[in-house]
Amino acid sequence: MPELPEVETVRQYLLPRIVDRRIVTARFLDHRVLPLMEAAAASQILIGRTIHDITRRGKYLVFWLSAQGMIIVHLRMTGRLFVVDGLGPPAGERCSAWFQLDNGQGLCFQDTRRFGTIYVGDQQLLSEIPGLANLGPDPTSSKWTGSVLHQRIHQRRAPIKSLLLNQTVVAGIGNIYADESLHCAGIHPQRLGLSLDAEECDTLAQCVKDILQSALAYEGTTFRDFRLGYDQTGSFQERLQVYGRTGEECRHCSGSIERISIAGRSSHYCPNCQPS
DNA sequence: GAGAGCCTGGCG
DNA sequence: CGCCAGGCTCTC
Repeated sequence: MPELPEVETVRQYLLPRIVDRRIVTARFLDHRVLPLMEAAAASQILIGRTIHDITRRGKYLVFWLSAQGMIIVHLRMTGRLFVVDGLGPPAGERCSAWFQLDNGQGLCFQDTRRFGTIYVGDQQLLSEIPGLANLGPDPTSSKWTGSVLHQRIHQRRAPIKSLLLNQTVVAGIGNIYADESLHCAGIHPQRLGLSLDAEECDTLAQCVKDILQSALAYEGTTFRDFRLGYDQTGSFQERLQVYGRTGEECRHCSGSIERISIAGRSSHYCPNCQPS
């Protein structure tokens, strides 16, 4: 569900609410959320630690705790994190994990489809989680340029859409912002990586940067049941050019937005603005 | 590369 | 009822 702008919005929501708070207890109510560890062992590590900071790498949230402790969260498709008053999960909210804080509030991890994951340990986690250790450059950083993109895809036969979704190529892009970035750059999603020249890579890298930055400014994209924090929603959905607009008019050329499947993911594009 | 699988829920 | 879903991993 959440891509880089949504995960970053969640980080900015959480930070002032839990920084300097101490974890009193940690409860894992669904064992699937903790793939690498028993709930009791994870709780044991967390009890009594203070949350010093939250950072983000791609779509991962990294909680830095006292005494080298660390929690890493991946929301996958439907994960949510929110802080509420109480000494346990609120009635009516199915929390897969609950972190009781020392101010009478708690942090709930909620996840309808249960794909989300929480890792608990020390700073070794950063290199132990394969998906995290092998992430490509973050498009919000200075390491993301057209020449870096070109160098990473110029020998790849995969469609550019798949390469943008590949987190080892670039971190943080998902299905919505891959489609929006390709439309911005005027590049057909099925173009092979090796077919993009240096100039197209410059354009695409800049589009990725601009789209993500704009989406973050609008606090992400919200539809279906996604919420940032407890009940807040983003508004970038009003600015989507192609995603979810199958059959509608392209805002640039008045052509009709088409939808195809690439590597099992729906892909939306304007055949006129993005010729093959 | 493409497809299945992991899960649950909303929508037509 | 079937289809779809903002992610990722594993197999053919």
